[in-house]
Amino acid sequence: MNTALGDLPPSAAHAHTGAWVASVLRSRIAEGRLVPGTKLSEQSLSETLGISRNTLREAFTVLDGELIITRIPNRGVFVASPGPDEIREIYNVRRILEPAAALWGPGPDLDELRSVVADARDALARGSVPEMAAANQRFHEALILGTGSTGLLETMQRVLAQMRLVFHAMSNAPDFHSHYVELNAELLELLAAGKRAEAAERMRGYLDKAEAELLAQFTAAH
Amino acid sequence: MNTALGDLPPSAAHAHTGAWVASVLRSRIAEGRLVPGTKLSEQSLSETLGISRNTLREAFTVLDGELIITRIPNRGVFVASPGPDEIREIYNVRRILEPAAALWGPGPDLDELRSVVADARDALARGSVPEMAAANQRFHEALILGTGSTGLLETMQRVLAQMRLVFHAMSNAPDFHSHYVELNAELLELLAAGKRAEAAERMRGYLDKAEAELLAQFTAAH
DNA sequence: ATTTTCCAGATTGTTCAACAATTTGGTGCT
DNA sequence: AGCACCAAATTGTTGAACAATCTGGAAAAT
Repeated sequence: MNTALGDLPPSAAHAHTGAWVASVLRSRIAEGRLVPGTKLSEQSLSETLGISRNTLREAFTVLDGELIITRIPNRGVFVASPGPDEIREIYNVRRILEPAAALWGPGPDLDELRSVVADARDALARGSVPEMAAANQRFHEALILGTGSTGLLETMQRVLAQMRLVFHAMSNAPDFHSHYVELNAELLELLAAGKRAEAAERMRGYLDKAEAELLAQFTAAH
Repeated sequence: MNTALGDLPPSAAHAHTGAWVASVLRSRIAEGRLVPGTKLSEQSLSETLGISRNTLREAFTVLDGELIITRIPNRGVFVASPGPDEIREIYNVRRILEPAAALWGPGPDLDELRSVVADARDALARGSVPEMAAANQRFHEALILGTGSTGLLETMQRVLAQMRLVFHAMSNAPDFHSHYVELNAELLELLAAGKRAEAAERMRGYLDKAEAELLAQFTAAH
């Protein structure tokens, strides 16, 4: 039943087994091997992971805090499956965080951004959607990293993790990522030219459009 | 020994005992009854709270995620005691979040803000520092609430909780809060007049100054 | 007297087994 | 079909046990 977990990394660094288990599950969910809505049974999981139910519970508490799983009392935990409300929340966060980082951040690492854009174009040419998605993630991470706040970076990573869940929930949807390769490139140019206000404003526009597209696609997929 | 906990709220709604315990500890820390640096012994705490060590551990995992406590492996958990680095991080977050909310938020609840400012002035007149602090908190919460994002609100509340810890760690410091009553009032006026860009810019200035003051005060207190 | 080594006690990390509380799904009744 | 009800399964919580690690100080060495 639980073949979705596959091989387990050696439990080598088990400083805090609970944290290690959380990271394993986080990876599996990010990769899409654990699909949104999947029930994570305590008994089954603790057996396949070779840990006790109590330790697994600690991992669940962590992931619950990250909004990656949903805990329903006395019913169990499930891989979170974001709906329209969650999508709106995601973009409410991004519409604040990303333009603010562009406008006021001490300065995003332009070299890193250039490298990411190049990778994204490579991936686009090769038609590799996963690599494009990864590059896209790195672009937005680098942007937020420019604020100098590790806390905001974590918030952004949490949001991006939820985005992955959204995409996994509509895997048959058209390709969004290729669309944004060039948009990111434009933003990079504006930032490199020091036109921060314009970058921020355009970013807000992009985010509005992306949210609308996703919501439309979601309701279309019923 | 553990008299700092005082009377316990009835364990009435113990949907998820772990979450209930986390909320109890959260309150005690916010009130300052548990001072930064205090060690939270598992055995002692589980006895006074009337819960098992395992359940207490779940609560610790939650509070660790909120950065309210610090967990040192095999050493125990302690009430977090923010230092200069944490103060800088706090203001890195606030310098992004609050001006962005002022500039782009769908609109903060002006009536709420007015009411908060009035309360703050009342408290100032009465010389009640705790009430001023509370009003100040509500001001910034209302601002972020204007973004429509519950997630950003939670981030803000986490940051404000850390601010409380900073103040508790320097309880003998001069009164910061009275200083900001009128600054908040000015911001409210700018917002009410629709001068968002100016409000955002001034807010960034205030935050810079507040950070510098806090850091100076902190190093002075050695 | 100072430093180092080492050990016993205490505390945390993890597991296990049991029981209470709650949900689920079906069974049979009306 | 609709409904009350019960049995099985799952989660929530506990207590006890043991391993791993840290602490503080006694004993030994310099």
